[in-house]
Amino acid sequence: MRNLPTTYDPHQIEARLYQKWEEKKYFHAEVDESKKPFCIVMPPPNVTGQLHMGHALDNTMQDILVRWKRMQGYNVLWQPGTDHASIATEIKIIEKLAKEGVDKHDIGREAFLKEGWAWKEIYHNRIISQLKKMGASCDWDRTRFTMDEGLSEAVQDVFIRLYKKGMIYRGNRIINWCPKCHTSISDAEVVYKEQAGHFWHLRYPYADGSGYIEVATTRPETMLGDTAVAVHPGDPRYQDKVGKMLILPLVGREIPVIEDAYVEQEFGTGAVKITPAHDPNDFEVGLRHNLEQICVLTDDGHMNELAGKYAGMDRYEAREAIVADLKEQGFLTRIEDYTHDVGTHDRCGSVLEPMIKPQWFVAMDQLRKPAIEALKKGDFRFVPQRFDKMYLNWMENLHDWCISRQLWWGHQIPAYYCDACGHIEVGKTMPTGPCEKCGAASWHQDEDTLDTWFSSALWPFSTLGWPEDTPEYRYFYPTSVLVTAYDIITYWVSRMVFSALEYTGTVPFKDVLIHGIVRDENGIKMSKSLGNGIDPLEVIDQYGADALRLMLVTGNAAGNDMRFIWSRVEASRNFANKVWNASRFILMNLDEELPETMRSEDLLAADRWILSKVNQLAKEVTDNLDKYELGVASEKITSFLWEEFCDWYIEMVKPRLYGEKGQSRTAALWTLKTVLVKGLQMLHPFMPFITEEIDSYLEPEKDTIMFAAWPQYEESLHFAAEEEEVERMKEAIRGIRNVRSQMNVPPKQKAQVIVVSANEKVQDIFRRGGSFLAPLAFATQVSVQADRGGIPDSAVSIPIQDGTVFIPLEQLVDLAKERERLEKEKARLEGEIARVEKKLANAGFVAKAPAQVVEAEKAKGEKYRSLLEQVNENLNNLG
RNA sequence: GGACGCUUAGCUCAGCUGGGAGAGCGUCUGCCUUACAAGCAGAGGGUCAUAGGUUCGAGCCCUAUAGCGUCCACCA
Repeated sequence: MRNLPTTYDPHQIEARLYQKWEEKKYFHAEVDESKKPFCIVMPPPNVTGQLHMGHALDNTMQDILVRWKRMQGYNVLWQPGTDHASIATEIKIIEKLAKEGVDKHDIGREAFLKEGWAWKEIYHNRIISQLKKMGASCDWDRTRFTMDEGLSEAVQDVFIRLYKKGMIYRGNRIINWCPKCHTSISDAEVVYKEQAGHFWHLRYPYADGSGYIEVATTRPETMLGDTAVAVHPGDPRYQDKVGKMLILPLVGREIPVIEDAYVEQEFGTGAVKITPAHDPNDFEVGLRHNLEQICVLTDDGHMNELAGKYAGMDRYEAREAIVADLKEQGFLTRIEDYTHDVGTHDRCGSVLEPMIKPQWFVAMDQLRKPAIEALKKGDFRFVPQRFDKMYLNWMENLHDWCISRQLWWGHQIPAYYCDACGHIEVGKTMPTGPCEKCGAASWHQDEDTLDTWFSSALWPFSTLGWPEDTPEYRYFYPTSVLVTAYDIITYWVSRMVFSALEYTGTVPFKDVLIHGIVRDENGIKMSKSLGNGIDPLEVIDQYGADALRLMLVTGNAAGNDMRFIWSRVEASRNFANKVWNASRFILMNLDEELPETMRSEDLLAADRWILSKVNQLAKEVTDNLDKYELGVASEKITSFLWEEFCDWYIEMVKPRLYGEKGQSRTAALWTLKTVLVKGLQMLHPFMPFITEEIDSYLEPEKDTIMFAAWPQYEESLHFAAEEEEVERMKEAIRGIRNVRSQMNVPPKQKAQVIVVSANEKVQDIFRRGGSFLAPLAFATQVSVQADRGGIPDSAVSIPIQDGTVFIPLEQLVDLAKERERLEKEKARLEGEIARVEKKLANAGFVAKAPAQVVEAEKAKGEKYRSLLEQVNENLNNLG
């Protein structure tokens, strides 16, 4: 029989096995109507760089689910791919070009896109190779990219479809403008940051010379674009002023005082300057009152020609100059310190400017309703459920979605303008005929591209071939689970839902498993700028992918953030090593042919005990996985293998292995192998490499453990009596070890004899377990008898239920100390008994608690009374 | 301003539909026992944030409070 090397080296194993899996196409899924489908689409990583710890967590969770379902016999497709990430990637490419001294406008759109594809090639491949290193069992043959031909077609299709339904429109509305990136962005991409600023109180004189009205602003430079001052309707302070004209300082333009309910009477002076072109609220007010929209800023955040003497200044420079001038001319009454939230761009951090621009929008009114209903009806669900609120809150408050971006890297909008009259045609290709409005025949395509989320919203079905009615789409869609972090629910999950409902008529997935963010050891979010990120590959290099995977998943609850702690990776690595060595030990002893199956009558109690335990484990772990409790599941598997299997069962069985060949030895070997294989199978989704490697030695006849049938609970493998027996033995052994440790008896000084005195039943148990009781209790010999005959009164006693274990250690033991120990034990037991009796005397408890709880309590009472009896007897014998 | 989450052992965190508080790491004591010192055996350590309530019974359910954190929001 081959055996494992003496040291566990993940490196050479992982690379080799992954290559094998890939070559054998184990991850590849084909439509097969005879099997049940299970499909996960991978949240496509951005091709902006490399994977971080969050991706490692996300993909580990997916891989666990996918491998588990594969073993359960599902036809599993894990659909991988990457996202072009329009603006994020465009920024990267611009940065790269800048290093080469090149501006994107110098090389033009076509050359820039070439750069983009070259970039994509590098990073896409790097990401895929990282995923492979983590052990991800994706169907790489189906790898997609959001700007693939097929996916681009899906994007066009959707755009055209929505446009025709009037749900996509082009409008001149106020949007968030990034003066650095020179593009519009959606509301979702705005990050509000608190900033220390000022509140400038200005007074605007009435045109008739009858004094001033005072307004306050945080952005004084926008006053150049003011077209009104608004007060709350019916505000007594201003009632007689409404309708009067004001002279806008520095500019000299006359603007009216108007009434609008948007103004909060109590806030500030109750009068607000209105700048429709540079504030979203003012924009709305402007529409209501038909105000002029005066844009005073350029696209790069400077003052434009309408800003008079300030034209050409940077917005902040202009702010200072304007404040200085206002002050000098007596229009500035006071300056207050004021911290307020400023909208910044999530990608570049620049302070955004609201601007009025012609942009494309998706009208949300019709889309949002079904998306809200779908969750409420239970067509899909979040795990954990609390994320419902995040989703619903966002959906309910959603504004129309600005989808056009003034970028090059992305899907160019399939809209064409008549060169002559500007008439818009939307379609897959440039119109060839004359314009229906003016008859001219030359066209140009819209320069803008689409928001990156517009295409990722289609990901669950576009990757499966939609809008074509492909077999994959019909079979695998809607997908089973989506696994993602909570910070992406609004950006992505919600948009997939409303998109899927609108285009495919169904939810895109049934369950959304949400996880948290991986933070650093100090609980701080990992980020590039802080330099506190940990590269998953570095961890894999040091400890192996299996250790990383196990660490990421163990002891974590869905939706909660976690910290990355090196000592936890080490602990996982140690576990891997434990499993490795236990397997090595078993293989080392596997020197005989084992039968396929064994009858339980031919097994010993210990064998049946561990078989029963692993059987129970299968039930619990399956149940946990069904509920997406990955952390609980992994904890149960690891503690079973380490504690029950390694620390107890293997130790119990050693005497039988070292003894004569025969049925007992065969039974032990058979049980060792059987239980280990089941354990490895359950561990496989979590630690695919080490389990596959070990299994290839244990079951060389099998190609892989990947498709082994997931262990299932079987009633015939439930051995209640043996479980109880072995637990009694374990308790006795723990008691003996404990006492020896307290008595400072080193294992070297083995007690010659351990005597068990007990009733018939217990004698029987200990006789049968005799082979392992002695070594585990560090004894050389164990005898079992009905009475205390021949046991010196001074022997150390360990009470067990219905009996006592004696260690004759007279020369070693201080009698007074032993008495003290027993008295302490007696007191403890009496306390327990009192507690149980009190509980059982409580009529409410007995009447209302479930019968089994009451029974369990009674059993405990009996046990304690039996133990107390033993203690008392031993105390008496001490004299 | 809303909403949500967290507060459990020295540290980091689990704890399922309410039924005598758990893990890993760290600490202490023994052990190189022929699978594993990345190990083995044992020990110590918690009025489960606070105050009420529901219940026979609360870490878990309800209410309030405090501290920390996150998300959302147009208060100029």
